[in-house]
Amino acid sequence: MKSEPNVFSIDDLKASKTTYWSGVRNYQARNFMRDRMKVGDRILFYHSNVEPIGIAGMAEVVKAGYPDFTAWDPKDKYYDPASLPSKPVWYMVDIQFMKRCRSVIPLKRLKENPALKKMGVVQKGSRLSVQPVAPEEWKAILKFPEWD
DNA sequence: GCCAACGTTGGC
DNA sequence: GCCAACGTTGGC
Repeated sequence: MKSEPNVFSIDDLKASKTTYWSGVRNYQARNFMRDRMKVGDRILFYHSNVEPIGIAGMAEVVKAGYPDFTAWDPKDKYYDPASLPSKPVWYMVDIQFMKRCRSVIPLKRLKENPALKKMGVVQKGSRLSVQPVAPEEWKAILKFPEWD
């Protein structure tokens, strides 16, 4: 899951322990949260846009997909009149802090790793803010010393 | 700050 | 249903 650290960082998650992943307004990302993510699933927390760009920590799903209520609030930045409580369009999950990397695993190093060639986040133009991680990719990422 | 890549919108 | 125009994302 990608986040801009100046908006919400791994340290913010560490401080709040849990959070709801609201504001996703992309159908593909929504589908992952609504249909694929289950309680206990682990998440890589990725810092985008701001140096250092890369994986900053790990979290886990503590509540599976449910309607993103921020879409119903006209004053919310992510308000979407097309989404109704009776017929929600957008979904989110709750995640809980697990681990912070000693230092961010830079995107550059992810790109250098042959096992991560196909990983979504290293592809050019990859903009999906919630995306799956293959088991082999997960294994390779856990080997980075930044987790120690 | 730039700009390529992408998703969405809306006219036809 | 097509596709150009537009807005956004996000690495550099």
